[in-house]
Amino acid sequence: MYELFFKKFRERVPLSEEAEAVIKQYLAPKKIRKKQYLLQEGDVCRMFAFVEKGALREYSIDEQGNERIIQFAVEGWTISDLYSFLTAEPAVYNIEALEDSELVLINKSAHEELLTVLPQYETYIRLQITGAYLAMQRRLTSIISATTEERYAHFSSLYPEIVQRVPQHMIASYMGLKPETLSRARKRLSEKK
Amino acid sequence: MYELFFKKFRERVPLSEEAEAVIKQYLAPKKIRKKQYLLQEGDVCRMFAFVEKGALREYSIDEQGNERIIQFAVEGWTISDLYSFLTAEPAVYNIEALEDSELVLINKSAHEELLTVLPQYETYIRLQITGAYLAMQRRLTSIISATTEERYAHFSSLYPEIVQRVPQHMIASYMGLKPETLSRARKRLSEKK
DNA sequence: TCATGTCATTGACTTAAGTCAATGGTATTT
DNA sequence: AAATACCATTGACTTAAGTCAATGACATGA
Repeated sequence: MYELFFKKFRERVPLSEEAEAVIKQYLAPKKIRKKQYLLQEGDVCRMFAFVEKGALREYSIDEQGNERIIQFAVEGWTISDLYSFLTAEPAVYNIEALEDSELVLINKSAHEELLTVLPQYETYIRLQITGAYLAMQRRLTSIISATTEERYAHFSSLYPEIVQRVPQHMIASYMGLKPETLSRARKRLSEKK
Repeated sequence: MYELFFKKFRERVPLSEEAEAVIKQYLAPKKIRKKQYLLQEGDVCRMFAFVEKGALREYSIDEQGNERIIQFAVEGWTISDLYSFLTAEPAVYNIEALEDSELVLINKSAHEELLTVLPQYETYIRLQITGAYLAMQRRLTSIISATTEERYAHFSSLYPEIVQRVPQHMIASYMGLKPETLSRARKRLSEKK
């Protein structure tokens, strides 16, 4: 159990058998079925979730009732409403399973204890959030400076598995576009080459 | 010296006199004049910089030669090309002083030593990057879901001192807009109320 | 003081994305 | 197998942002 979680952990921070055993005590497995929610807007986000298997999306609803996807997560990724998790304010995001999924949960008290108990865990978290920051910075840069066609081409070369597994209108939502606009951008791309 | 730096540090992590003295050994002060560069595209970013006084901008140049501002930094903020700093790849960003400024620099070896020597420093860095991540997430959300007028109103209420100190066309660049477009959005805002 | 550079605004026009509606395909359910 | 829901595409039209050019206000420096 937790194979992928520890594989990814060790890629960031070396871990003795003993340290791994300590961490295991704080983890909780969870299975969730397609279309079920791990978090709903208004609830406090009490955990973050590592994806061992499956796919999820995190989204908010804007004033006009449009869904805005802010993140996908597939195998090996972590998903949470970090702001709600850290502040215990009500979540503004929903997290929904797009496929039947297997998760590893770390709740708030486990997180806090691990931070004090195990220096490697703090290092892991620091590197994890740093990676997320850099990925989001790339996303922001591409929104601001690239054309829609370039952005889609870039997205599908970076995350081909997401393009395979997720409906196109959700990718449009992630890109901040209407489904029609993404459809036309794809058409122009396919005509070009 | 370093008053604001330690004030901000202590707001995140408590610090004994001794620990403060340790950190001080790794810091380097630097004064930089308006229009001078702290970092130029193509060079490796060898430090990050805390702003004790003054104002700076970080920007890249896209293929069409447009400047794209990705960050401002005023008193109390930190600025760096984090990717270049961590990987030692050439920087894609330029960092330029918008005013005569006083900085506190932490270079790569100082950073790495502090991480191993002082647990509070790792905690500080973790909290710092977490804050930057959450701020960027808010920025991304507002780009994707708000109108230009709402975004500008939000920006100027969040960062009134930047609106005061920075030319308007740079704020347009930060927002991913042309100066003309921001000018017209401001006009519509002022007519409304 | 005059000249130059920087900057914000405005107008006229173009281009990209959104909106609304219709169509047909595919998967899922009963 | 038929009915239903979900999804991607396309067309016609509207709206928002970009482009290009001109103007006037300052500020800075020779």
